[in-house]
Amino acid sequence: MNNIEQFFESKHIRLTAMRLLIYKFLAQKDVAVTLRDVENAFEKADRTTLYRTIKTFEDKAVVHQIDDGTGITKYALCEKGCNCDIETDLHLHFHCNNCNETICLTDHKIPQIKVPEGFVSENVNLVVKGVCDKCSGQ
Amino acid sequence: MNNIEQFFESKHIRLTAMRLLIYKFLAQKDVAVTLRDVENAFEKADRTTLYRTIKTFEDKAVVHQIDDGTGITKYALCEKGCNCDIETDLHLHFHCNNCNETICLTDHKIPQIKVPEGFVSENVNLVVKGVCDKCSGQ
DNA sequence: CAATAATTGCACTTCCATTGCATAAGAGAG
DNA sequence: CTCTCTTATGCAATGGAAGTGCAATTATTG
Ligand SMILES: [Mn+2]
Ligand SMILES: [Mn+2]
Ligand SMILES: [Zn+2]
Ligand SMILES: [Zn+2]
Repeated sequence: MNNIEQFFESKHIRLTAMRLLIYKFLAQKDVAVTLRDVENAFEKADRTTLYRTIKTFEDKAVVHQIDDGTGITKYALCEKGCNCDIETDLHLHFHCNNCNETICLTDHKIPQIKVPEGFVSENVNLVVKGVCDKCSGQ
Repeated sequence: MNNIEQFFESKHIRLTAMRLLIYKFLAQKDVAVTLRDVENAFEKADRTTLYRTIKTFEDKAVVHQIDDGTGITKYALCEKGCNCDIETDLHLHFHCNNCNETICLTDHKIPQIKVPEGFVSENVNLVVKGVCDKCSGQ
């Protein structure tokens, strides 16, 4: 019984071949991926299965969804010990206007945002757009 | 020649009946609207015309687009003297999880966000979700 | 008025997200 | 191990929003 199996068990997710493959795919990526990316990586598998696998991961707080403003939902693995299941992740996301990739800046927490009297802030989505390190570094 | 005509002229937008109606509709709203909202308000007009009118307004920096994470694009009139034409609006947006409405917090500017070495920040989208004043105030 | 340019309406397309249902695979009881 | 029941997977279809091509209408200009 290895690490990943234990991890799945702790998250109450049954281990299947498909899920393992998709998990490993996500784990190896350092940028957020679209469903399309996953499709391209697993052409033999059905779109719906991939979709529902990601949804399962999301429900169980294995991945979190990212809305970077491109109109296409992206996903990334949650940090170990994140609390995505109880609240939105507090880190910010960076979208590169050049390479069109989106990454989690997990150690850049979202600052406290002041809202007017009467408003209650429950969570915050913060996306910074610009040029990423790979693209800016020539 | 009244105010609105002058305003349209200053923005290099030709005045048409449709545009005037839509402008007035937006001006009277205090929340961001979807294309669907506009459609419902002008059932006799064609969807495409409404769509393109909004797009024209957007191009000419009369309205700005808001991505509040619901997946549906919303629009709101720009403040007088905003600089939406040269950069994204710097104010933050609030989305109410209760009434599902989104409003511009025009006098709440987005704070400076620090990004890691090598990253260049060009603009920022900041959406706060929670309960709005109308919904929280009982 | 005629000629030209911009706006509007209709039909159609594309793309992503989501669901219903049938089948296959897996877990558990006996 | 076998039967039963649950869950996962695959296929087909749907829904909704966004965007485009083109023809018809309306506005502008000379
Ligand atoms: Mn993230
Ligand atoms: Mn705004
Ligand atoms: Zn980049
Ligand atoms: Zn509200």
